[in-house]
Amino acid sequence: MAAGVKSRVEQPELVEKRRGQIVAAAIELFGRHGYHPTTIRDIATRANVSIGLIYQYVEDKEDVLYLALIAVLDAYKREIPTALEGIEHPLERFCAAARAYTSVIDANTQSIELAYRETKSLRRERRATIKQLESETNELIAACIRDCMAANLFRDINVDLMTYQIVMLAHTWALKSWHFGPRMSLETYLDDGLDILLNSVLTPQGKRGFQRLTDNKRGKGGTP
Amino acid sequence: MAAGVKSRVEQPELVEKRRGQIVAAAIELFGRHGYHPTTIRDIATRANVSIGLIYQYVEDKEDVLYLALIAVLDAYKREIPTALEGIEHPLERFCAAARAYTSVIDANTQSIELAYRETKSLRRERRATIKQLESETNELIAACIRDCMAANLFRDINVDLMTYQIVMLAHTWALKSWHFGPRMSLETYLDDGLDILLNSVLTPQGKRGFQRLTDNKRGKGGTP
DNA sequence: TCAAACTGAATGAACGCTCATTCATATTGC
DNA sequence: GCAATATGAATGAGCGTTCATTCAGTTTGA
Repeated sequence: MAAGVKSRVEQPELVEKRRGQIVAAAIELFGRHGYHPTTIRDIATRANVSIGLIYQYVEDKEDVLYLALIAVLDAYKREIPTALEGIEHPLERFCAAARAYTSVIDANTQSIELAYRETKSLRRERRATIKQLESETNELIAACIRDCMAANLFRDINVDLMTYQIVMLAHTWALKSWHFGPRMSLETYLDDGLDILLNSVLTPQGKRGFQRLTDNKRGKGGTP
Repeated sequence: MAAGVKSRVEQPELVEKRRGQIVAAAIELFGRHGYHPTTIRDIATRANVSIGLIYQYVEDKEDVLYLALIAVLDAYKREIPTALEGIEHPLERFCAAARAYTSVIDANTQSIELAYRETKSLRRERRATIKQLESETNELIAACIRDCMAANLFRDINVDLMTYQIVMLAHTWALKSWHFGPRMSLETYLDDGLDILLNSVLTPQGKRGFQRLTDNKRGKGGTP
């Protein structure tokens, strides 16, 4: 996770704690004002530490951005598998994954905006790591799609493209929140969005399965 | 278009010419390195003018960013109606609009990235103008969708969401070009993307129309 | 047990450098 | 010749980064 960011302080727990403070402050400030306009001073103040302390845990400002972006992407990679635990049916797993992904995005709108704005401010090698992380998260969703295809619930489609449709549906909620925020709830947004995407993809068998899912949800579980 | 950016130079043609030079250089440099790391010096050098000259046509650096973003968005608003000229059938118009929009994006990948990265660097009031412009462009696509619904080619769907699905399909081609670029052509990307989006939205009547469209295209026009 | 010695985390004033911006001067076009 | 344009050296505010110093806590030694 630290991924090659050097610290002058030895104690690992302390490093984790301090970097946690610094990164939390940085995400907040980078997210609100952007990377370049935010000063190390700002971060130090918000994190309740001194300027010098930051440089004990990090080599330069870019390190802070890198740690911030990694923290965000790691959250996604942790949340989705948790949301899928115990769910067996491929279609349910797919929907749960989409829902989990969108929830994390919704809870961290600023972070997603940050990622889109500032990933390019990293040096090439680190940008590659970030893209790698993004791909790994996407793979969690791609796997669900492949399972649905294997179970004949989805027709034969371009998995890569379908994955990104889901990913971008979620990202769009954050990127265009100024548009959708005042117009609809996250619930409606996701339901309508999945409706558009799924209807073209579900096999007849898949449609029956999906029907059952949404019915259960609407009826709050159980057949009367 | 100048939209409240003050110039010390009087002659309108000269202002347009000089600003054209400056903005073209700025789009290139902001797109490659970002707004903050690009210096006025860089822009002046690339535009083959002096530093001081820039300040004859613009009040500050933010003005340059604003003009750059407006130039980009204005291009979209001009291209789409041109692409739709003379096309009557609603489904054809919809596809032409999507195709035109994606083409402009493809030809200006950097500009779209710039818009996503730097719109927040503008002061609130100007950000609002940019959003307004984006909405106006989207409206061109939304109108096509509404026409398709009126002609019973699309089922009754959330127009707003469907519009953004198209818009984001196009944006994604630019935003995730590092992913899709090496994997498929723009043609394939758009065809597969539209396939996923349209299949859930077309009515039976619409499907027949769409079939005819793609057949014509594959057969390079005309029935033998 | 306690104080002397040591350790290394934490501090923030100071440094050097990078720009956005200005303005005195030069050039151009009429 | 004069007003409008163009130039780029000069300015100075603001920033990332450094480092001499402080100080809380730990170890040592008797």
